[in-house]
Amino acid sequence: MAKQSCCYKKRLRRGLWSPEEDEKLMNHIAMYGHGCWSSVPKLAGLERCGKSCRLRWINYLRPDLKRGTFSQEEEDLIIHLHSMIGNKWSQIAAQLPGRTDNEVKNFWNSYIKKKLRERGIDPATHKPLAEATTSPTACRPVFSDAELVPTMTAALAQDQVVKMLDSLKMPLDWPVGGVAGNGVPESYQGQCVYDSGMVDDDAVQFDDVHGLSNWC
DNA sequence: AAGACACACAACCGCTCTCTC
DNA sequence: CGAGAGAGCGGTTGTGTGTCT
Repeated sequence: MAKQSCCYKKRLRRGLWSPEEDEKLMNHIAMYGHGCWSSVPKLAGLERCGKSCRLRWINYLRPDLKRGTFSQEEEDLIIHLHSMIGNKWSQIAAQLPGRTDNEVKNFWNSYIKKKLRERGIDPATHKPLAEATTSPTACRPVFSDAELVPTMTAALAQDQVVKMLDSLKMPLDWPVGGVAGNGVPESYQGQCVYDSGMVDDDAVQFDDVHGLSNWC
């Protein structure tokens, strides 16, 4: 039997939020801040779990949310960051002011994935589809938490990362272990950006496709 | 006009991480 | 140091709406 959620156990409301609920949550946070999320629903007079309130606030009610369609620049940045760090939606969203991880994730799954496939690029690997399907080691983001395949020169990886970080207002969260003087985490020193397929020529090809020449 | 289908987005679920005791 | 609670994250599902037949 499937494990039931906290909302189910506590017989709390689920599903779409009503305007009244939104108002209660907004008023409460405007007056007191969210503090401990688990106590928010009780204090705000909502029959929701704290988790649900947090999600609603972060993804929909926050006043600094941009909303609306993604610009070409945002789209390019998402694609580029995804090629570097993979499905780290919260970190990607952190580079896009006013956007949430959920929004970025949905945009990726519903739009960018399809667009890349139409262009013959595997959205998981950012490589040509034919190559991605024939190479079992091809499906790797640059900085996956698990393992990295060092087949490209470290110099290119460092150069790209340093340029990216220079371009971004907010630095990415590097893994535990510290960052060396060149801006690359110590644990990634000498690692590559892509495996054997993504060398200079391919990088140019990728940029041409996505209009990202300014990044590399 | 109505049913089928596709798409976009909101919300939930389950897991991991972090902090506190 | 281990247990428990809370917060955060990524994957998945559900729902509303637009489009096509």
